[in-house]
Amino acid sequence: MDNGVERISSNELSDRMQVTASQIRQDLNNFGGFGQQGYGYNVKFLYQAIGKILGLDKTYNVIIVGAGNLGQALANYVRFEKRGFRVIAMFDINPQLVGRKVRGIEIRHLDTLSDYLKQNDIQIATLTLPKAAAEEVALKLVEGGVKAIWNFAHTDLNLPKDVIVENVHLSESLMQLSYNITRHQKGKDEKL
Amino acid sequence: MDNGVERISSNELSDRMQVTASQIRQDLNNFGGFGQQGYGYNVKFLYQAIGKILGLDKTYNVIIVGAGNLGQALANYVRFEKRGFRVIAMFDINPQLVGRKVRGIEIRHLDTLSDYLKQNDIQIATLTLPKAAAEEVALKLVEGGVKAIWNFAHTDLNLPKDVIVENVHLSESLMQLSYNITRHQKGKDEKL
DNA sequence: TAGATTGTTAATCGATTAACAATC
DNA sequence: TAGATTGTTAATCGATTAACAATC
Repeated sequence: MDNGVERISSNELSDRMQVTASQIRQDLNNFGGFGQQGYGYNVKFLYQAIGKILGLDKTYNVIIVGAGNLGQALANYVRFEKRGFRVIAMFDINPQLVGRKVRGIEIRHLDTLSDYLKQNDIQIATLTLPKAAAEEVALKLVEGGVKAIWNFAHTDLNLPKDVIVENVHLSESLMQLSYNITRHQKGKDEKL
Repeated sequence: MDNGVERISSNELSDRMQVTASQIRQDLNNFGGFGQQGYGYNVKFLYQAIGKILGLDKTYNVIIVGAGNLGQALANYVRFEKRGFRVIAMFDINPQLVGRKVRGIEIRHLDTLSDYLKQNDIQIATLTLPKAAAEEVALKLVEGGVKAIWNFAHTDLNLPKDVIVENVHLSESLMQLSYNITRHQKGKDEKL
């Protein structure tokens, strides 16, 4: 779409991604028929259709719990806003941070979290704090009505199963990198 | 291991993870026989064996390119160091950051990157900078002998295929969260 | 030796790919 | 109408699970 392409076939898509044309058609058809025989897929329409499947047509109120470097990095990432994720508050316990603003978003004291949740309808909370505090805070969030947690704390959360948790475990990503380096090295050795 | 468990069977492991005992045994046996009939797996030995498979027994020199919030967050994460990933330098173009230190690690000017790479043996580089600069810097890194890139820039890199790239695309993670919320909501609606 | 539990082979299941009839 | 390309069914492939003989 950014390249001004108006229509595209599953074959052309297959060339651009590393996915077979068959799989593209199969996968899309799990959600509906977005193409047209003899024509292919209208790029703009497909983009919107996929956005709708992913729920990107809705908007959510988001808070960031933990306003350290990682929390601030997320607060500064403007493109989330464009996808419908409105960050409206941040929380921390560090007195040096409380009261400050990041991209216009106020950092509040963690003690005020429960009160804040009573007065505001928050769907998503980002957990960007040390793992020691993560579980306790997560429970407060759930009590306060938060339905989904984007968890960056280096721990798995034990929460009621109707709470949606998306983990970003950087250590796992780093291990994968490490494994690929090792495998790559081995591949070389074996060729000798 | 943290809980002081000395030995564990594939069945007990199965209970703790959401993986069948069969799969645990199959998967481990792709790499070797780490257990013992009638006994199970020695936890300490298994931990070390898995570490070795993942390459966590080696040490790597790491630089962080992009010393913004995200770069600093990674620099501050001490546990990476324990896994053998030694962060020895950071780079940025922001004059307010250059010269400062994060956890003792100096932030250097990005212009000095190529020189630095000539004089130091760096295996891994973390890309934590805006997507506009990512590809160009990545090429410099590869020229300088960096073998693996941990890519946090919101873009896919087009690099020689012997360069190992591990992408952390937060927007994809957020879309997954969004999709799960949507699916969850739908599930509820359908029950009505 | 008897019991436990692995390593491994065989059976099942699901996901990917190929093929093609429907149709724009 | 002819050509292109989807949606969808059938064939293939790989991964997961089940079963069990080997062995500690």
